[in-house]
Amino acid sequence: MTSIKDIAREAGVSISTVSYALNGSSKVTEETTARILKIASELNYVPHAAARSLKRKQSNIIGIYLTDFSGNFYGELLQGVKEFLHQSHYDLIVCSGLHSHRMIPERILDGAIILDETFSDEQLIAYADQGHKLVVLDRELNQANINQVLLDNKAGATLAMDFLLKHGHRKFYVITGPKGSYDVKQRLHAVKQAVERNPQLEYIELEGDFEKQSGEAAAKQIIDEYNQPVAVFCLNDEMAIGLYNYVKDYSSLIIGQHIHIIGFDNIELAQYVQPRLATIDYSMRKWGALASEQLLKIIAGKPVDHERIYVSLVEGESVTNRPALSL
Amino acid sequence: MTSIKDIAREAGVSISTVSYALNGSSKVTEETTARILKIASELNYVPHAAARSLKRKQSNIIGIYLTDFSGNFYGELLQGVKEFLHQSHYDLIVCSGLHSHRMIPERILDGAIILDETFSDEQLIAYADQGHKLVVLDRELNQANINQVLLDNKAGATLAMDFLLKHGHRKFYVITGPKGSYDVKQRLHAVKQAVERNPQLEYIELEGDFEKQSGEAAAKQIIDEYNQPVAVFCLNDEMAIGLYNYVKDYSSLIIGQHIHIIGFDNIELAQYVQPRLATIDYSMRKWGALASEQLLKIIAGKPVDHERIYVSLVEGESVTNRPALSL
DNA sequence: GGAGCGAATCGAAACGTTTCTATAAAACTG
DNA sequence: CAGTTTTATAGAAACGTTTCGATTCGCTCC
Repeated sequence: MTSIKDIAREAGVSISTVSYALNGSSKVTEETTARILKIASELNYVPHAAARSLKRKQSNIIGIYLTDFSGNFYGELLQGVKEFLHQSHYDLIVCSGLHSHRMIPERILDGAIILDETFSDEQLIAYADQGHKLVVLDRELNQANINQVLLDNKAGATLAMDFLLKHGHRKFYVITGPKGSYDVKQRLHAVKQAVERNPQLEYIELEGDFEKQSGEAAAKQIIDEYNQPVAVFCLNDEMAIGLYNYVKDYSSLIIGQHIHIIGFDNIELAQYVQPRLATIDYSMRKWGALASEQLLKIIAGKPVDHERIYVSLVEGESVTNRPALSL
Repeated sequence: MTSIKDIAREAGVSISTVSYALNGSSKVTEETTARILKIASELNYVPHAAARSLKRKQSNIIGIYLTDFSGNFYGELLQGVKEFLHQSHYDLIVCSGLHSHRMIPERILDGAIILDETFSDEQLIAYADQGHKLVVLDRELNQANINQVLLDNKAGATLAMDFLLKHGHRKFYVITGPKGSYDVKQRLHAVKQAVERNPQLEYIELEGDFEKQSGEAAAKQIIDEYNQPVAVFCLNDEMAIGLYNYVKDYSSLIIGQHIHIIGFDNIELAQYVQPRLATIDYSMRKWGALASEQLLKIIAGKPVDHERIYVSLVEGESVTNRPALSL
């Protein structure tokens, strides 16, 4: 592996001269620079990242942490981040798994975007206190040195509730997500507020975990208890799909007729299932872009505001008017 | 940021002693070790990755390169890699983008898994020659120091052709993928062989790029030319979905009746579209696990064989018997 | 009780860069 | 042309580790 030293020897100059030349400093003559560059390329020289970041105290790498890679959920988000970062001199890497948390304190990353419940709030605050640059997407920390780009979960859940109401639904289930999740809390909160505003509303909470399979489990219970048309608000689309699967495979109930379903996230699949899943949409791409923009600002030491991503309703035939008379 | 030096000062020992203690060397007394460990944790010490890998000449990070993050294609693969690597002391990061190629020669990674057409064969061979550890998933390099885990593309395409044949289809389209792609070449080759074996077969090649949108473009042409039931072999599912969308939205032709479609990959969506897409399945998870296993072996300097991933047919109602009489 | 030994610890070099300061030569001054 | 400034290059320290080869110390042994 060739180093700056080899180039220096070959060119008959000192290593400092080589370093200056490689970094395009005007201190070195054009000829010398040219000669050094030529030799460097002949020797296939590539700087050693570790050595460089040891000295420079930065790596030019930023990381994004996701709970897991599966699901079709993250593609757009990553695309947004990647596109934004492309204009900068930062490289993006995607990290997942408890193990890889280490890259933050070990200073492999110049900054990180966190959408990963496996970090605890305390952990993140501690990292930030030690000077690591973070943007969080899945929690509200209100910590001076951490930035956050949040989804307008409340608005989304409210849209969903209004949509159910508008179609005459009064009795409904909510399939929740991971207990600790900020998004879940926010969405649930909005549901409760809607119920307070409309006392004729009545709902049952079923515990889910944002995975398809927990939608299936909920479906089982809903079918067991079924005696009249009901609505279901799934706190994410993935579980709604699970619900679809189970209802279709193990019951004669019809979605959009006996069971009315609305989800959250507008994942790609939502438009392919039959009937089209009603859901809440937001631009994941924009979310990613905004998050990376914030992160770069933080790294550069600029002041930033907390941002919020707006949401909208996507109508779907999975929710229709409830027949005036039930049973 | 606290370093080994701070600990040494605090503990009143030399930095070498601290280093030994932190690395659990038996050279240091248990008491001293305990004292040092305590101080280290009080000071929130975390080793500086760059310094360490500079000295150790390894980073304990392995990377996987993907052409892009979008699409639902990679989730399972990544899961497989992640699961396998979890037992090791290596961390996984996902990289994408021309820019991030640099991490290989810059020695940020101890090894890489490549499923990314944006690398050229020459580039990869050059890297391998310089001693970087690589496993490639999307090409056949037959280079002593690069390993590969390949899909049995030919078997897959042959299965698909047989399936069409069995249902009486004689005239069909093939929607191809990116020109340079190894997978595409292999799949196309198998198609040609099938045609040679069955001279009554006849096909038209349409160029695609593995993206949904190119399936739509192909659909347009197929519909324009339509005069009797045809079959279409899409070289991946993503394009098949595009084909579905266009046919449903802009024609009155029925999939599985006028247009018979088979794909490749068995992505999650394939089971949700109506009618279910016939396709070729293989275990992405296993692919990922095998690739990482190979990579770790290479890194450890052990000999490895090239492996192959087997495929199977998934029947779907997107292909049915061709009516005996056409038009 | 000094030689020899093993155990615990230390000092220093090294990894590959960057960058500050020093030095020598060249280019200006008046 | 002696004195000063500028320019090109060299030397060396530093970044935070690891690790090799000392050094010190308390023992045992004859």
